[in-house]
Amino acid sequence: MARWEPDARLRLVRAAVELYAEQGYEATTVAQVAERAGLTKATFFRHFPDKREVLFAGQEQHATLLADGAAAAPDAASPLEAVAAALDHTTASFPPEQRDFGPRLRAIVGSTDELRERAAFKRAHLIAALTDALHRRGIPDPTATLAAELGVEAFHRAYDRWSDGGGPSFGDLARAELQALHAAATALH
Amino acid sequence: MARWEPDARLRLVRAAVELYAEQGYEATTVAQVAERAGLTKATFFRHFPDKREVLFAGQEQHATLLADGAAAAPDAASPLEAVAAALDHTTASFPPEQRDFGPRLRAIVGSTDELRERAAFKRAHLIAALTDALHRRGIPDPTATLAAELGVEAFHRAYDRWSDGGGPSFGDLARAELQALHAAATALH
DNA sequence: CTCGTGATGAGACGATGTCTCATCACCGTA
DNA sequence: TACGGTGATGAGACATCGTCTCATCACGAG
Repeated sequence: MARWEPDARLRLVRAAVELYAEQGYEATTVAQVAERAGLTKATFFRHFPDKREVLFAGQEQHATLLADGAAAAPDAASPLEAVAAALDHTTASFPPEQRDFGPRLRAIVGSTDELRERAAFKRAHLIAALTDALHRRGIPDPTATLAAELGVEAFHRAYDRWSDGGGPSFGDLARAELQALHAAATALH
Repeated sequence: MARWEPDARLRLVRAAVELYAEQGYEATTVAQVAERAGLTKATFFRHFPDKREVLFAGQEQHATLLADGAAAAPDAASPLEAVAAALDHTTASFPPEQRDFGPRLRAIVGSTDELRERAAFKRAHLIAALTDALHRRGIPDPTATLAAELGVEAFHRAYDRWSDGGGPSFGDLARAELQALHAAATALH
């Protein structure tokens, strides 16, 4: 047994999701979240920089996975192929047993501008990380930025569809979304 | 003469830009901004919902202008032509005498995640407004979203170039950026 | 057993943002 | 002129956020 009850961080995330869903994000204080997790306000802020981040911290690794996946693509891969490789590389983060987490989080985040704002920031962070990885492959702007935006758009669309239905795996959905977006992009006029 | 010193809102914006630039955004309190504007903290929050918005409130009309411009495009206009019309419709907001405002704002916003976050939110708002206007034209997804993202990307790139150099007008730059982005998008593979 | 380490608790603190009540200048109307 | 309505502002209390410092306590190494 550990010195203290283990998984303090995970307990805080669970308590936050529960309380934000039960009584609303704004009506919930950090002290309440900490209390439900059996901790105090000070400890909450040791694990998360602010009240919002407790819902988004898990998405940090997505940026790393996308960048690593793009970097690991074959040298001969085109920009879009590198983006596809980046999406593939995140598939392991979406096991079937976590499908119900997405909609719950989406309902909370969508309830307040304060959280939508953080979501937009995280999205921009993903695009920046992927763009940077493509730059390292020698892909110039604006091609790198466009490919990255397409990839992150596909990522989110795939995540939404994966969360909702019980159908294809995340990897299959992401690939399909990227292809659909690419087709629509080349058909733009 | 008005009842009180006029232009309280504008005075607050000016005071905020000055102080945020002089001593940093985080080191500046709302009370300081209000004091420099000859007002009090309470009045600051009557004009702006929070400490950040004083830097971004002026961008609210851009969303309206983009949406109106897209809506006013000819019925026969393609998605990208509607986006071009939307960009054209914002040109009047960028008179030559305001060119120096952009870089100053950019330096402040770029200095803190808190402000970058708001900027990302505003960008998402622009995309959403433009996407919605394209939907009203009967353009389906994902074409509408892609065209809107391209348009907003062109908008920001044009604004950056317009702020920096003393060259072409904003309208010319926006048109050129949109064309360049479209060319890169159709060449994606 | 003792000491170091690291997570946590306790609580003070400044700042943000909200709220209520008072003030005060102007305006319309009698 | 007098009077009441209106709307922007001032004053200040208030809850909460987020930071900081110091104390506590469990464990592991020596």
